[in-house]
Amino acid sequence: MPKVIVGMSGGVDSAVAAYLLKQEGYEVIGVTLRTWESGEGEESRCCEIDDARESARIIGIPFYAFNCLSEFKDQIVRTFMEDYLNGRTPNPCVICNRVIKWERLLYHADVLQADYVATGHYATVVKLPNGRYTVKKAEHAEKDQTYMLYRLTQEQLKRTLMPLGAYSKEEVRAIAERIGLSVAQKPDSQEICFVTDGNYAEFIEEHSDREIPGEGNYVDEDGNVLGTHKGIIHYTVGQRKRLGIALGKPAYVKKIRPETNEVVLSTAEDFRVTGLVCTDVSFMGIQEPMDGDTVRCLVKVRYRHPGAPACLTKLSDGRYQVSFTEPVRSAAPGQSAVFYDENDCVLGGGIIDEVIFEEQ
RNA sequence: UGGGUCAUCGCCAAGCGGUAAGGCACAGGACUUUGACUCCUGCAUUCGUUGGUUCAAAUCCAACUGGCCCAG
Repeated sequence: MPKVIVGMSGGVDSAVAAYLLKQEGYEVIGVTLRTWESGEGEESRCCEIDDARESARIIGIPFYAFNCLSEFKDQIVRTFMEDYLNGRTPNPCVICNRVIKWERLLYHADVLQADYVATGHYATVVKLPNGRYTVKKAEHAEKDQTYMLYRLTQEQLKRTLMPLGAYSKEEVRAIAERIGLSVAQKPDSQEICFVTDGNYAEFIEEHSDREIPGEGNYVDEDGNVLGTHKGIIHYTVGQRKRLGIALGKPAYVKKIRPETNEVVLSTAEDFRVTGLVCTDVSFMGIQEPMDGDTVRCLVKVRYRHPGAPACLTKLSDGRYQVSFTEPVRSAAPGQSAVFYDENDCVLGGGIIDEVIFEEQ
């Protein structure tokens, strides 16, 4: 009987995933990774060990909780704060999945002599005709989570099961209800798992040992001062709301300049992105292209983006350029661009390093 | 100090005698394993102040207060 370690977050999805695998005949072990210790009186969404343990008990599987507090703080939280202080907009989840979750789950799988690891992500692991493993979008596109998974390695994917790829959220909750899981109606997790009150800027102010840049100038493209901002960590490129400045037209953050503590605003009618330059590109469904090769694909620049047609080209410095057929909105340095083929399979993805705006 | 001009929501701004447009900002909500985007809803019983004319005024008149411009 194949043995599988299921990463249980404490939510309904991973609990149902564990249940489904057990029904399929796997020997299932539930594991929760404790990534962050919340402060007094706070409820941390990432470490809801009690809920996970309770779900495991109901399903009837062994359960273990493991600490990875120091790695998480060092590799995820610290770089998260550094990114904001450097004027970028990090996406900690995509890094965490690869370097914390799968890394640790596979480690524990080895220790426990398990064949696979599994999670409650809405996605499907597939092996392509070219022999490579990738993830395919969930059948119910509104819950698809492949965007968060593009950095997983071939070695990780080869041993990964994602049982929920064909299920809808409603079906998952119905199963949870039927088998009596107490988390059946628990709200979906959202926002950054280690920022429990949703205020990430305050989190950085409390947890970073670096000096937090304070108020500075809003400027336009020509350097004219337009007003005062609250500090660069409060902003992200493409942001429109909560700027606290009235320019008669909607204003967008076009650029963040940490060196001068300036936030550049644009009121262009069409604030559109025509291209990106990505670093840290990793490939999943295809091998890394040869120099000069162009890959046509669909690119998602944010979690809830339907994906836009684009060409992917390797640059001489090792980075990749994404050129959109039609301009897109709201891409920010530090966020991820994920490449898909026409069959909804992830080809790869990278971290956005530069955003190229439409000429005005 | 003369002459002119303007004073409408936090900002900009329609209105020109018939009972306060709109944009921006802001707030709330939806959406969401990141940040954002997007979408929905809300947002001046009141028009610098005080009087007057009128059935009726932000809209006309007068005075006052304040801002701006030109003279000096």
